[in-house]
Amino acid sequence: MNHITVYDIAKEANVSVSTVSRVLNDTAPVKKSTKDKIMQIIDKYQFQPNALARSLLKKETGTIGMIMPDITNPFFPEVFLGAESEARIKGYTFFLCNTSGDSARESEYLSILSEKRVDGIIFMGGRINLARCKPELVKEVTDISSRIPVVLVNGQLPNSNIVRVSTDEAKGARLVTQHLIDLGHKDIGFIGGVDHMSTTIQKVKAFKSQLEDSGLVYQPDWVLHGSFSVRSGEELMKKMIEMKKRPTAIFCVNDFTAVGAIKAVSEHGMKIPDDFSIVGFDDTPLATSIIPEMTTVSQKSHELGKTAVQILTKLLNKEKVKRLTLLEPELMIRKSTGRLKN
Amino acid sequence: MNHITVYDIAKEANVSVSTVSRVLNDTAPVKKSTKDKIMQIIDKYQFQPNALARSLLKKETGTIGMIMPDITNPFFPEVFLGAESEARIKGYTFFLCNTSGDSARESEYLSILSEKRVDGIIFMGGRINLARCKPELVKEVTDISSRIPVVLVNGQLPNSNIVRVSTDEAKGARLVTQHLIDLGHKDIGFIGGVDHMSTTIQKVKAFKSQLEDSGLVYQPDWVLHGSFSVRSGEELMKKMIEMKKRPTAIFCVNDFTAVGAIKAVSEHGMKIPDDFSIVGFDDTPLATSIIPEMTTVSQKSHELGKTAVQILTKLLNKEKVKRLTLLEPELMIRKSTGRLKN
DNA sequence: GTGAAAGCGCTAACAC
DNA sequence: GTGTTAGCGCTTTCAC
Repeated sequence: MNHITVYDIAKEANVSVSTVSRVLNDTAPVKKSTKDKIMQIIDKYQFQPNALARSLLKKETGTIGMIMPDITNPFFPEVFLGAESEARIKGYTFFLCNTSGDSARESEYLSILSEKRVDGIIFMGGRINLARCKPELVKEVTDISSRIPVVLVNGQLPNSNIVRVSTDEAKGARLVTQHLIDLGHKDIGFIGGVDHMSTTIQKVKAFKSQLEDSGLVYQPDWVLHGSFSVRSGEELMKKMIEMKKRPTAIFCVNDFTAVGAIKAVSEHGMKIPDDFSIVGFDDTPLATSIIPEMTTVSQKSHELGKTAVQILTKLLNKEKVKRLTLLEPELMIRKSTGRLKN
Repeated sequence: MNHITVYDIAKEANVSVSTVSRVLNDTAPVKKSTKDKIMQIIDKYQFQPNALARSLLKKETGTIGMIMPDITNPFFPEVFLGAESEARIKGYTFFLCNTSGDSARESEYLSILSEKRVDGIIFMGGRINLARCKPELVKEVTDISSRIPVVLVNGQLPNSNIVRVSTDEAKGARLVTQHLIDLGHKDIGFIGGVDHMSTTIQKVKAFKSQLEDSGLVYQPDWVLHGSFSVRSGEELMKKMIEMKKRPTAIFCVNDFTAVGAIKAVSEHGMKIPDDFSIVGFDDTPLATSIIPEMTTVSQKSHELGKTAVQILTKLLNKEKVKRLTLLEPELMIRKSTGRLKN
């Protein structure tokens, strides 16, 4: 039941532990014959060196902590996948911390990750998307980032110079808005999200400015907030449908809410894109799973994760990195948007 | 940049490290005044004890390794969520290992988890769902399970007595089949999955026996395998539609393939459930996100994860546990199935 | 090419 | 109540 150690191996091979360590790490030449003997004993006992002991000494653990708000939202698993593909070849393993966006839980995990001496932290969601984040919460992260490299994904912390990687969400929002305008829509609404979160605010702001740049009016009544869930999209869309004067196209904060919106439209016996054009955001697998396939904005989720890890490893090698790496979003035009019918 | 240690704290407080350790762990009474002084210094430096050193000594790390085949399939994040909710209160953090069902990657992660001395391993997918798993691959897991508690979720390993927790997939498949029969369907097909994986085989087997128990014929031509993806469901369903004599109801291996099937039907301009009844499996959030909302089988994903952790902690406490814990599946009847029209 | 010994940061006897 | 000390299992000088 108990693990064996380098001492056990050394003893059986009649060598010292340092020699065992040398063959384990190939850190100095060892005579072929002794090396073979040691190898064979290692093999015999399926010896696995204790990574804790090694890490204690080397001050690196080969682990990365990833903090995410909602593993249930397909966007985040996609980011994870991208991150993992890059991290695995570099020898890192992930602690996955799901926070539900709850800052208490974030704090808890931050502290655990720090105690476990992860080599780096990738932070998504929660406090880094708050329009105004409490100074204590900011300080918590900046404190930790003075000891452990932290990369913020799609978010930021005021008055901090923590490294960030983001997709240009404002750009994505402009792409969406212009696409709808190009299709002839003049009455465009926005649904979903939370009005104190940056992911929502940024989009609405870009949406408004793009509208006004085209000489269209931004209609605050047509901007409905709730949350990021399918249910919320469904409810908000119902409200939209029941308005006496209503928009002909809807920009949804994410794919989840867009799915909800599409459901609502269909439940009202109307057709997409004939009666409404609907656009999502994130290009999760969901977007191509439904009918009609959804026009949405790719956030390059995979690349986002991959880039975060690349930046993290640069940080670990004390290389210079940009304060902010911005990825280009891409509009994926599919079947949920169409030319305005008169 | 460098972490401080108990020695630094002890020095500044003019006490010994043991006293610091005592207040840290509340493991023996310490005079109020010294305790306060130490606490204050800990606070001042935001001291975080090094979990590696502690774990090295205590032989427990407070970590669990979770191996899953596809984080992108919503079923697995749901299991994770259930597991995490239970593990978090017990003080465990997760290493998340995504394998793509690739056994080489499983081996790699198994070895990493072992080196990192996780307290337990939850294993899903890959080799534990193979109809015939190579003996080396089995041995790898049984070897590890002699040192670290392992729980298999929805799978098994031949000739091993590793603890398992599963939903009764055969029962779920019978529920589905009977539901379709009750609706008057006599011509029922099955799509998706892989014919050398237990999750598929079990379902088909139960499907067949339930059919025959009702005096209906099992039509091998109407059992089409491929994979577990939306795309696969779509392609297989197309084939099904193009058959000259085709079934009126389809049992899909999981929600993903069911979504694909629904897409295919709709692309052919047909209606669900009027032209086809479609049933999924897993009851992922996807099932209620699409139109029509999908009839499917709940695998109690959340409970599955939670139970796995409960069993793991029992194992860690040397408590007795059942070799196999079976959860009852539940048929979720929604809008994608309907009475057969003549 | 190999061994002895120190030390990573912590906890837990064992003294006092 | 508190200090001293011996490890946990590994890597890494520094000798030889």
